Amino acid sequence: MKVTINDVAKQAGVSIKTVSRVMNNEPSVRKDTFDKVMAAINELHYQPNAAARNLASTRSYSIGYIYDNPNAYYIIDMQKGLLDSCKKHGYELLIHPTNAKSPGIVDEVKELVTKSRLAGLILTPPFSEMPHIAEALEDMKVDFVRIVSGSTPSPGVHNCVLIDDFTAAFKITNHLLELGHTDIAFLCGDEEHSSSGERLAGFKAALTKHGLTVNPKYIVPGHYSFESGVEGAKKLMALPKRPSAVFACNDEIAAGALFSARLMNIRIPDELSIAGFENSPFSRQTWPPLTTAHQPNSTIASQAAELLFKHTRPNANKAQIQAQPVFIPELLVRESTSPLGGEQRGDQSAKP
Amino acid sequence: MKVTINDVAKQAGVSIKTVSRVMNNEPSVRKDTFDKVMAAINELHYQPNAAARNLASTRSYSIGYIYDNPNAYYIIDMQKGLLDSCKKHGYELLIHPTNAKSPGIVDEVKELVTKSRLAGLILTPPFSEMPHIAEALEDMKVDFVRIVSGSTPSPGVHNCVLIDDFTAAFKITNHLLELGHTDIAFLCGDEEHSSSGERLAGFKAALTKHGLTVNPKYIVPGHYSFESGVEGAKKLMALPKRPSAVFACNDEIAAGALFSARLMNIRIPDELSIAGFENSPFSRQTWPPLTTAHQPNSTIASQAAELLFKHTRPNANKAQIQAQPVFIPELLVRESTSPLGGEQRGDQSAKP
DNA sequence: ATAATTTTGACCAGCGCTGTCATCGTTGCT
DNA sequence: AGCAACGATGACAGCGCTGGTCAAAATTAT
Repeated sequence: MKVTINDVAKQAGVSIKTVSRVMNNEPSVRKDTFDKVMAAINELHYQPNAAARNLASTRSYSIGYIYDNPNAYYIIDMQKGLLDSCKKHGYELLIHPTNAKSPGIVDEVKELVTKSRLAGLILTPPFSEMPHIAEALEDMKVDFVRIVSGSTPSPGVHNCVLIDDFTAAFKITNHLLELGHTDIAFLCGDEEHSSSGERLAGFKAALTKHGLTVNPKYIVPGHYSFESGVEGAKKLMALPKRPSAVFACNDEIAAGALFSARLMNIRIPDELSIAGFENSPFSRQTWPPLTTAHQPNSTIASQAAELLFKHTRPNANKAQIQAQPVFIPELLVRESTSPLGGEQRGDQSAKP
Repeated sequence: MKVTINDVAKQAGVSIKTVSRVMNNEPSVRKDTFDKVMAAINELHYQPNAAARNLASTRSYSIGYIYDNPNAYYIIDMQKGLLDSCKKHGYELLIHPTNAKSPGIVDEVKELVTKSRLAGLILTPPFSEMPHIAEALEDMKVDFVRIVSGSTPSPGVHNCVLIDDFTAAFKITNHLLELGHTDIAFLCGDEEHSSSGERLAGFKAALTKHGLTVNPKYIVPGHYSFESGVEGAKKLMALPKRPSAVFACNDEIAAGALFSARLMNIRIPDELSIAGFENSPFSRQTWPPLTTAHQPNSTIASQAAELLFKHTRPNANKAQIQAQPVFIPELLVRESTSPLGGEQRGDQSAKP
């Protein structure tokens, strides 16, 4: 039942030390020795004792995930992806919910790292966009991977997973344009989240490319919440010239806008098309279901973890790791958007 | 920065072993020695090293939380509560998302326990209601605490935290009755969740106590989802005699019902009162906000963890631990319910 | 063939804590 | 007072592994 490093050593006909070398990815182990040991490990289903490793080594075998996000669905998805990668590599995941706006947040993170002796950290917004956190972590020489909004890998910065909100927003806007809409409004998310800015930029770029000018009245500041969507839509519908389509910065805002429109007796999508962003379960629970952009959070998370493990691996050549995976959320057309003209024609719907 | 058991021993003027005894709640430590050690522990903010403990002891210091719940908010809240208790007692939390309906679920749980050497497990619905899981765990002599729906502690069964859905549902129904409603409908959740049954029972009991008979047409089977609420409300509103109030088994269903009613141009709460259950963020994002019952998930979770720790504590007298904490979700009146008669009078609203 | 180099193993200490058992101090009793 | 009996405390080994050092063995280069 319990297989120790000793058993593996015997099975492979090598010393304990050599098995340890293999486990820790140390250099100077010959190929065939390595294979022998690996075979023994697999045969016996050896799993190193994390406690012993943590205790003996200066290094640790757990990574942390700090979050402060009102969007529970997002967190759960992230966790799932992180957990998958951790399991695969024999790491543990330490989750740490906290308040990003607390004044002592940097110290809190530092304490978490030292106390739990973390090998690394996964940072999602808003933490991934807080320079002082990154600095503190770099000072402590702790590896971390940030998941951030961005389209082009920045040279020199290697510990990132990028989500190309720009392109995705461009695509959604394009979808709206193709349906014939020209008066399209944009409901912003929180200013301090770069994702909101990126999405807005993608939106503007699409309009410009279509030869349209951006109407500033159609750009409504707000934040990532249902209420903000309700308010935003209210403002838009009070305008002398109403837009025929609304692109909301995320599904919650879109749901709020949808609700608001309903209250004003505006038929969706006949009189107003609405698109969201994220493909949260939310977007399927509205009626009609929201056209949105699918963001594969679990996959993104596990990629981020993989990247982190490459760093934390003892003999990794850190300078070499340059890959910055880029994810482009995918357009998902559902019933909340339809061609301009009021009547529903054609079938642009997709089953959820 | 790093405080070891040694530092505490020195500070308290006792041996390492004695500190260990205090930490492990062993008997045969004199009161004043105990206090001295505790003082030192607090002064130095000593936190035992989980890895070392795991390694040295036959016991382990991590507990598991298995979940399979579509309700992300619920999980996040539970996690928060569990994490709090774990931190307090120096335990680690291992989270394990899985599929409750998978055929190999029992083996999966068993493997999780042995591989991660869990000290105990926290079970929430649906796992807490699966007899074969409880049996397997008992066979393995692993402690676990179940969070289940129920009003009265059952003698003999001690490892439970109860949520008194019955009483809470009774209260909600009562609130509706006090508003003058007599034609009240009930939208059920999933049959296999005992919470749904308990809530229905509470609903019926309240009606009966008020001298009303239960109209079977007003009891609509369904499941815990927005869609189910939409459908349920549709059915109810198609009835020759419409109910004047609807009690939905959870907030999602209620939100669905609300949405559905809106589409049929039924004014809420003037023409129809709607109440939910759970006080999920959901319930505040509808308009009007939902009257509901607040279920303090974080608190429930941390209580469950506390109970578990009492068990896993080495010198606990397991037979003695009989407490079955009972939580009664609290009525939270918001704008989705109003007195029968259509006009809003009085102010029964509460700020969220 | 010999030297230079790489790979491997033997050995030890030690991570921070717990389990065992011996020792010490206290109480109760005759 | 004196001795047993017991409760409280401490000394010590060891959990499974890593990290270091050094020497032996195996390989490669010359």
